[in-house]
Amino acid sequence: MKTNRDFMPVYYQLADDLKQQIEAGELKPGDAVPSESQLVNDYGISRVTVRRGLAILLEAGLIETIKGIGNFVAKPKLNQVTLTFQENDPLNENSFIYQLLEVKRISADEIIAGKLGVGEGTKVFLIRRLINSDDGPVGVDMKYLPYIKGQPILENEIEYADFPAIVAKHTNVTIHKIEMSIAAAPLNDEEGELLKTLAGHPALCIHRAFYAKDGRTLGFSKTIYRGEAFELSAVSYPYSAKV
Amino acid sequence: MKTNRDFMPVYYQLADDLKQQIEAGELKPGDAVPSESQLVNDYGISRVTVRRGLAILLEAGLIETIKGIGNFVAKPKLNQVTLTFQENDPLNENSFIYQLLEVKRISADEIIAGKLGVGEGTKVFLIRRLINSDDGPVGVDMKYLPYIKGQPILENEIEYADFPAIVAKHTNVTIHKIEMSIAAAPLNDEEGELLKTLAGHPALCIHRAFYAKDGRTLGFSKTIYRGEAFELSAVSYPYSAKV
DNA sequence: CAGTGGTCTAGACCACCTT
DNA sequence: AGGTGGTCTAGACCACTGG
Repeated sequence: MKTNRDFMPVYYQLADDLKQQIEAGELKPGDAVPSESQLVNDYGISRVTVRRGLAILLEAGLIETIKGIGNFVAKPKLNQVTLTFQENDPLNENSFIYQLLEVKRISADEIIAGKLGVGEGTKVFLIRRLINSDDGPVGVDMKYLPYIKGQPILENEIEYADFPAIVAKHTNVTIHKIEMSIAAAPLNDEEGELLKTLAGHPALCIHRAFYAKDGRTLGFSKTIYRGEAFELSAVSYPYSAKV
Repeated sequence: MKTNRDFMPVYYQLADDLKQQIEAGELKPGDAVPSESQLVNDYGISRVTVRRGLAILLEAGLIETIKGIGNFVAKPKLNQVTLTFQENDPLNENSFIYQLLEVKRISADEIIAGKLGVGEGTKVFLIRRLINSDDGPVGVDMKYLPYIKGQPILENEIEYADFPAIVAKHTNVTIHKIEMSIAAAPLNDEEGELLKTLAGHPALCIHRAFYAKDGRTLGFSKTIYRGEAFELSAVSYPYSAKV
């Protein structure tokens, strides 16, 4: 219609058509999207291809699927953007150097226990690392893991694996859900000292929590960066056909 | 093997297998993943199913595809997480109230011109809004749009549409790419005054830029939140089989 | 029961890359 | 030419939902 649609894959054209209808208001939130078999007939294409097109919309959050019933236009999520974070690449390749400060078993205080969903006083692992750039310390990273007997954490893992991988290996369970929050907060005294900055200095504070399918918390981490030394950046291509 | 794999779809099992091999180091970054036809033979499943499994890994960023050559294990992107932002939407529960401060046509200074990819002095739109919660101002939002003749910005749009929607309507072009950065920075004097806080106070600073397929900048925005008043939160389900 | 989406198959043709 | 991934088809069976 407007873009060179004839050079798009069929499944993409279908996705684009439906997207246009949704954005034009012809299909409103809550409305049923034509059923797969209907689209097969309408477009004269196979069901596999129809499903591929719908998968794009599903992933983009434009529609929602209810098994045995149909696909429906989703309520518009303002500013919903799916992004791929590229934490860690200020200079692309040679990113930060992580310096292990300590790995120890501690008794969970109230906050930690709450976050990990264990009783207060339960033994948990704490891994603390300093994050350095060539110009000095830029951040502090604290990771908490439930202590599991017979599954010690190896320094090797800590050095070379990222947190999701450590969590997965340590608990032998698949990560089902990740929650993340990002906020700006002043550095406290200890953090200021570690980062050679004054307390109160603006810092980027990132929390992450990993959950298993049954809801158990598998681990969580708190990472703090000196404000001027680090930024999260992300890129998204809202309509790249990944499928 | 470890989890109840027999109840998983075949394509998911394949993805999980390969993921395990990658995380165990049996397949290292840069290594070729077995070809699709190889996997068809190895697993005794159809190519469609193989491709579906690979699509999961592709989307998760674990592998990369080169047409005509093969799939390869991607370089580990530390802490790469794909998440769906639930930035606050108006009209939804405990969200913020946006107070329009001004809409005006300004001459782009060097920075603005650079960001928008227009000449210095070019006329651009500036939309400035104050973001309020029940407890007072929490943030300031500035949006810049190239000025296009005959496409005035309606207050209606500004009030009710989100930025991607405004951009899309204003420019009549599809948004192809979104860049976003998140950092912590001190409030400057003007921001401090608007937010009834002292300059230097930690603030969350979010930049977003929207691009068309041809590389033109369609708009960009800068949003600043008082650190203690706002946090970005995100949830992701790494292995939801969206495909 | 009929309709829906979820999974899977066994082919096919194409464009691309290497040898 | 032979291998690779990209697209697409025409079936099939299943689990789920509704009337």
